[in-house]
Amino acid sequence: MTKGTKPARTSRTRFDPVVFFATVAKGRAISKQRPKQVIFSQGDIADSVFYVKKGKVKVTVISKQGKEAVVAILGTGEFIGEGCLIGQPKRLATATTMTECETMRVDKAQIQSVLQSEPAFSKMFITHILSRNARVEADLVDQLFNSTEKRLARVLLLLANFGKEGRPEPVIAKISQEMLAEMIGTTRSRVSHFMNKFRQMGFIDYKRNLEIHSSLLSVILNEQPDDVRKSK
Amino acid sequence: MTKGTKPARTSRTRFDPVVFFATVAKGRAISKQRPKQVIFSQGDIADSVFYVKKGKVKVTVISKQGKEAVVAILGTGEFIGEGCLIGQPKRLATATTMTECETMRVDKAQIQSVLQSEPAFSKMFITHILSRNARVEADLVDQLFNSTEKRLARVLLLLANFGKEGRPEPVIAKISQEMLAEMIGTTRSRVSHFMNKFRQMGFIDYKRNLEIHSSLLSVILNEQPDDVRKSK
DNA sequence: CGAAAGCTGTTCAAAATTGACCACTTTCTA
DNA sequence: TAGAAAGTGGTCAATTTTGAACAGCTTTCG
Repeated sequence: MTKGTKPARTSRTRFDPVVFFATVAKGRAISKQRPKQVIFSQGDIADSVFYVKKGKVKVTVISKQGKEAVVAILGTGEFIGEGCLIGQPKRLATATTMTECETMRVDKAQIQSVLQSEPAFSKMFITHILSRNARVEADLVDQLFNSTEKRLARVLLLLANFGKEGRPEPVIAKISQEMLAEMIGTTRSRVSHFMNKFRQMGFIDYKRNLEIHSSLLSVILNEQPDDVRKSK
Repeated sequence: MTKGTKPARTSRTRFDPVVFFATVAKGRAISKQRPKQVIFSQGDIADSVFYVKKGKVKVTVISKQGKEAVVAILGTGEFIGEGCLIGQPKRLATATTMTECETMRVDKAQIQSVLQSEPAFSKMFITHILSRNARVEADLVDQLFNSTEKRLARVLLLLANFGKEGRPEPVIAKISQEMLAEMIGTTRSRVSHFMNKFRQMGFIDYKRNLEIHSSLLSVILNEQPDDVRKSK
């Protein structure tokens, strides 16, 4: 991913915020974090945006009743906390690293001025937000129509990188059923139930590692006859 | 860069896309629609963005199983179909007018070039997408942790404009239980059930018109005796 | 006017989901 | 290193939600 040197000409050129911000004097700070560190917490003053240079970060919200929900999982090259740019005074969610991470904090004022003065950055930023938007909308639609079973199959496939460029990574880093439940908005017992079902049907495997087979796709694609195995 | 004339100075200045696009020669078209007209359909080629000059538009998605879900309801001053800007080749949703509307269609290429050349427009556009993002995220969170009853109360309050600047409009335009069900992802029988409950409790009224009282807020705000401090 | 189409209120069995509980494993610590 | 604490996975009864009726009202329109 090391940006070349002479590009930046073509309109399709990747614009690297790190390189760019590195040329700016103030209002930014790069730092490294270990897994499970909190980048910002729900309720904090929202006066900056973070850029994920490397790693995975989860964004969660805690309800008044104390339930937790995973709103998004962001990776390399994505922004977090953009809400502050439309005047949200406080963080509405908590951002926590899931892996080793390298993040860059940029002051709200700083990013605003760059958005103003740098069309290339502005363009990249718009692309990023629109993508994010599309993803959240997809999650919402998923939530509105699909059963818990399909939602679970979907996040598992997404975690395994199905649909992305590179060959899918069939083995997923350790992830608890608890967290899966938070991601799809259900209870852990429901997750346990379907994980078993998937395993019995040979769609996934897990003992030590979690392996996702492409056959899991059938859960999402297939409609009707659930064949034989009736659960419950 | 033929900016207006003297405005555009203050950073908070309202930027009016209609006025702006009016100065541009090609790639735009304004039209008026009556209620229930389709602006674009799921599956159409996505090569333009629409700006709602006036009226309300609903954005819906139809699943493979034929179920319909309302993803968003957009109003005056908002954009629809921005997905095309990140390369979505086809419309993922259907946009339908709910009231008399006036909309402006702008070619993808056109809007892209303006985004490039006009920082003021670009800024306004970013603000719009970020707001949209925040709203969809709020919907997702709502869906992830609230019960059907609370979700229904929430959309009713939103429809009544609670939370917006002006005094809320307690009377809501006719809206069927069917559509409410699609908005919160449940069945009509459930909506009917809760609407009755709300009515019996005096939170809403409806015979001819639907009136929302502020007391409905209690459905969302009240928890049980929350003396129970949940600790983690 | 009268038929047809749309809504809404209700009911009910079937299906999905929750919440609490038990068992087992890993991690921490006295 | 034993024991406690925390994290995980599986099970089940109780509860909630769905989906598919059906009947009573309005609205629409020929």
